Amino acid sequence: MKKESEELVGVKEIARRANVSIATVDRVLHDRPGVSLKTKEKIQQIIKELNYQPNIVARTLASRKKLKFAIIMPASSEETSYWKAPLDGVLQAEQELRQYGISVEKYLFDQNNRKTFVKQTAALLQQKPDGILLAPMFVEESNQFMQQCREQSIPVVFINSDLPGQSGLAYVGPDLYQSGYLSAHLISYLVRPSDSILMLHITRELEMDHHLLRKEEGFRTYWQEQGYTQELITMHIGQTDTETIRHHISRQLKNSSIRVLFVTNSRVAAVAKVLEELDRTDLLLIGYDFLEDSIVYLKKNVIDFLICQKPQEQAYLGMMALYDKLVLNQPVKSVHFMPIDIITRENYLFYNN
Amino acid sequence: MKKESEELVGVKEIARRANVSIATVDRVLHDRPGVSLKTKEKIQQIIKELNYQPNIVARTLASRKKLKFAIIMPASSEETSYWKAPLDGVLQAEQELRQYGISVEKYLFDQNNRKTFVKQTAALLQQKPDGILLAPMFVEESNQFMQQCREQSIPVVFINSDLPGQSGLAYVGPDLYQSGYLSAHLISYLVRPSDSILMLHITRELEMDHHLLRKEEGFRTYWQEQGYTQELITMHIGQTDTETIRHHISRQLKNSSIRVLFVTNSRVAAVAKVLEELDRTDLLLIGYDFLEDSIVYLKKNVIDFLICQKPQEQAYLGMMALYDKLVLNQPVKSVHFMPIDIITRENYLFYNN
DNA sequence: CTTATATTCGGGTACGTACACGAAATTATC
DNA sequence: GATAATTTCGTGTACGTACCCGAATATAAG
Repeated sequence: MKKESEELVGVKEIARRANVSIATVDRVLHDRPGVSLKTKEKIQQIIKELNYQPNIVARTLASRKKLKFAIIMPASSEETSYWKAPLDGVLQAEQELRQYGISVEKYLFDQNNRKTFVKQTAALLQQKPDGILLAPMFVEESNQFMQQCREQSIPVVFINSDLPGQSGLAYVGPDLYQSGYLSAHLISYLVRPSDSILMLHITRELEMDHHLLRKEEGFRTYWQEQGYTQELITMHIGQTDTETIRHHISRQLKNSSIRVLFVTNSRVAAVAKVLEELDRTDLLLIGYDFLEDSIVYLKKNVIDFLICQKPQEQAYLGMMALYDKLVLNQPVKSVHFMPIDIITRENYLFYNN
Repeated sequence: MKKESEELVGVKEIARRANVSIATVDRVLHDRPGVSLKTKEKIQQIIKELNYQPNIVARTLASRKKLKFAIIMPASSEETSYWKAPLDGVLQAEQELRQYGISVEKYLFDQNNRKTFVKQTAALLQQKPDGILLAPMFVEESNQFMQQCREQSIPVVFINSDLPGQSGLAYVGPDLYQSGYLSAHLISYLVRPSDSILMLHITRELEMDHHLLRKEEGFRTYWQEQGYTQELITMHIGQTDTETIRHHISRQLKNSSIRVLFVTNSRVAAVAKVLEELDRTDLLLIGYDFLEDSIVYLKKNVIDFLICQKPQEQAYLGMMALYDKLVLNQPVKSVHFMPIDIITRENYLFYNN
């Protein structure tokens, strides 16, 4: 039962009704000093009555402040091109935000080298950005970085994975636990009682990425809840080259009951390659992320399912969250879980990463 | 290798360089008369050199023209609340576009009554809208409507399903064929060689919605391509009440080899209800759309998968396509297929319709 | 060459908000 | 009660573009 006749009113109308100038109204709107309590309350009253909505277009045009955003995330690498998508999201946001006087500085680091992260954060902070988009890969270092951001009261948005115990402005990314849980459900349709499942964490980071573990946790929980009895073999491969992967996998596959391989990140492409070489494409393979390499194997039926969570959109939405907060002064959802998408040979063409 | 130093230039700078006033530049920009060929070419040259991008914010603020959009789609009904989502998308777009001086008129019809459609289109055209969003349920009537729109040169965007042989400004919706194809793929994982599959079209429209048939086509194509031999039973139920559905289904289920039910639209909720009553929740049930009713059965494991294609976003994007075309003068993708989402008990919480 | 008519252009204001600057009103100080 | 200090407020300009109106220039008609 909203009022339909909400004609768009502006500060001028408010000023007229309050018998003051628009400048005074403006001061009240922005909570700036120089207004007596009495007139302030009167104006606030009128603003509420009229349900005044500032004209964002005019506001943007008149506002001179130029904001600076900074992003820090891993660089796309040989090992995985996953991070190309988030960067694209950032670029898209940059494109749109330019008109609004916002510039974006990009800091990329090597996700296999914590030092590069520390170095880049230092460089970043020197620029004194007004808002930061962060992919917190290294827990310890990120915590320290967050500490500094808090001191300088710069809002930070996380993407891709959360930082346990830290509260930034917002988190935009997957619910990792549920993601693993879903995988288990999917796989439950594919296995027979006598089959075994091989779960693979393939990453160079010694302190295995916490988000891989969260996925495993979700997976195992589902499996237990359902009371399934199939064997569940977990394995961590600390090298990402094909050689090492082949070595480990072929050894495991001597266990002939293994029928499903579940790779907890984008390295599924490497596993697919190995399976093809071993001529074991009969096995079911499930993994993460929409990468070109993986799509090739998806088409060839080597990979059966890819689970994906719109990495580009994560970054884009993260940037927009900063914009909403810093420019529009709007409240921002502190957690924005991305949908859990299941990609197959049939629908990948229509997936926008 | 783009130029980084693209400082934002405006008409003022162009005017200065061309030794003319900004009014003249404006005339060239909008291709208005009153400029000699010589100066026109000079200005166009400079515009190109500077890679001038008009400031959309300022343009919007200064532009007085008020556009009127109109939408026409089925009303959300007792039978299915599917159309609530697209309407929400429209409302969201309306909310955002208000600031830009765009109003939205809504015309809803009864999807079981073609006459209401005709009536509403007539009312719509009297308002002489500048752009139209159309869900073309009735092929014949929609074609006639399109004819009138063409005569009045009003751009039309389709959502939800395309209109064969008609070319509007754009189509935003699912690739129905692929959608059926994917379902078949999904189901292929779930059936044993001796199982049968029951495909159900449940709709009151006599000339069965063409998009249901497109889905069936995709499904059958996959099944043939793969050389599967399972029995595929297709059935059209012309009444949507539980009673009728139960009657037909229980009769079919005497065929004890049926193990999978595939419902080609949102009436899957009704089927789920029937299966529960019949105590046949052991059967696998797959259907369409993210409706509350269906989610209930998804949670209860009666429905196993829902295929969904972001109906809200379809409408939202459709509206924005009109905006891009009519306000920003930007080219619009003529076909925008939505991703094909697979919803399960595990990921439905994170699905935004 | 003068006057009339078309053509080509520039000045100026408006869109709704932000903010600098200074004026007016109020309060404090002696 | 006069002056200073402080508080409170209004005027005016700017943001970049759209477009009205009238002025200047060019072309046509006599």
